[in-house]
Amino acid sequence: MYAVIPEEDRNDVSTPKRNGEPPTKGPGRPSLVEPAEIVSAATDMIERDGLEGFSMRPLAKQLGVWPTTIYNHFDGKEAVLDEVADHFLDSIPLPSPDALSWDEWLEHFAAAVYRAWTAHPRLLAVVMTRPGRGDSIARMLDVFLGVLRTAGFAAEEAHSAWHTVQNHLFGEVYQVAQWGTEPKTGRASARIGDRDASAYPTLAEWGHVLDECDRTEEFQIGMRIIIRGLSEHAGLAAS
Amino acid sequence: MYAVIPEEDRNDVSTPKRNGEPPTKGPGRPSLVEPAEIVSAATDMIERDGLEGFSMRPLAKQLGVWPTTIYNHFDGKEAVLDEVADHFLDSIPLPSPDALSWDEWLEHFAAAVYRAWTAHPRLLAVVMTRPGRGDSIARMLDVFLGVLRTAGFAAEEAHSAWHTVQNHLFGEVYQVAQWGTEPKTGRASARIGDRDASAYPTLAEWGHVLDECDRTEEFQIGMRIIIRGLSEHAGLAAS
DNA sequence: TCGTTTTATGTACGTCGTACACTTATCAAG
DNA sequence: CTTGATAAGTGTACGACGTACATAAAACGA
Repeated sequence: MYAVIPEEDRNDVSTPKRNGEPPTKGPGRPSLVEPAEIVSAATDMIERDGLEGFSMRPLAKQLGVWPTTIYNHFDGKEAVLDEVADHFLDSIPLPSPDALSWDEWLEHFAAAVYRAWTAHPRLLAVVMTRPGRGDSIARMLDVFLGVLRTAGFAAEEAHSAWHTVQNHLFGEVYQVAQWGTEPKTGRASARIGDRDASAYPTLAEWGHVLDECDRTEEFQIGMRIIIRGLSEHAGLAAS
Repeated sequence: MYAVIPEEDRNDVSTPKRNGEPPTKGPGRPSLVEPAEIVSAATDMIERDGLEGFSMRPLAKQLGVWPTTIYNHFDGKEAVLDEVADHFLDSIPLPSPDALSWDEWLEHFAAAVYRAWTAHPRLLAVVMTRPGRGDSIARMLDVFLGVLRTAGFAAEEAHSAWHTVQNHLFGEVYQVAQWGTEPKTGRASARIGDRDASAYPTLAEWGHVLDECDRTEEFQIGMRIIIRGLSEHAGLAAS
């Protein structure tokens, strides 16, 4: 790949990157760009061109800096994207647990996250291409478990609930990130209902329902199905 | 990007690529590589090195051909990956609908897909990065709807069931594709339970359950929760 | 004023996908 | 046996990409 530096010559890294932390006051040349500016510009570019079309050189040009300058603030492209994802996740408001039954809160919670995520499918692609960025998810998880706990769920039951709801969210939202909210407009498959009736008998009969559905509505129906199942699973009535 | 050819000079493409179809007999120089060989070699390389590390030059070298030779058989890298994904999806065996109640079949179906997908997380990454490859998914969908139809589901109910099950599958499997089956070994977050108790009170108390869970088991529990919800939703008893 | 420290500049390397011009091998018709 | 059409392979080349690395510049404390 690149020139390999022998282990013994690799003296301890002089200036560890701060990866998104604002620059500390002290000696040294002042920054032309703050890390926050970089993240903000990157976010804008991704929202405009998508994750595929995002690269360091245009980002630097946008900021009026040389490409390698960014490497003084971040460990590389992935580190920038990490920060973009974190900022996005942290910006999502969660419903307050007060004055809501557990099942109502669950429905509001899922709807809130779904809305925020599907409103920014290109940012979502960033989130989904990097493994659970600790604190951003932890924040949601903590509130989630708290609500179910006070409702009387056992630890294992609440845990299963999280898994199921999380999967429902990720699964739905993944498809939105891939195909957009328009029903079935991927480059590969046109309409699902338009299939050979001999090869796919049931599809030919019922496929049109899939082609015409409203994703958001379907997501909510799915959530209610899950909530009903959870209610049975935990032996707790839903309101 | 590349030199733009004016519309009027772009005469109709002489030899449209067949993108995976075996070469037809006729005039012309014989192929050194069959499309199937290319797909197979690509699959092997991706299973070994992951989607990130896959590129055309090593693939060509593996086949003993020049990189651009592959472009005689496929429209480009993406077309090769499309075929890899299709081959993988088509190889998954689905449980027979006979002699199983709808809820049993649903559980077997989900388990079969889950098992096949999580057994090849790197191939899964290929599947998940390209929009619904028509026929491969259609095959599953047709069987799925057929089972629920004969069980007495209405079209809309069966449709909601597909959405919910599909999301559960995609959601779970997406995380496996990202993080592997080991619990929470992403490069970012270590253990979920090891959090500041003041910032995340419920997490500190219950987080260890998440860290120690068995994903496969959790997936099954989630499926049973969904099936229970579906049973209520459709007004049909589960066995 | 002089080091020290942090950042910015500029160059350069290796890799990628693939367009394009060419050569080469096969078949069918004359 | 030619001869042309056709389909495949070869080799070069281009413009991106991420980023290592050497150097220069700007701020601070002593």
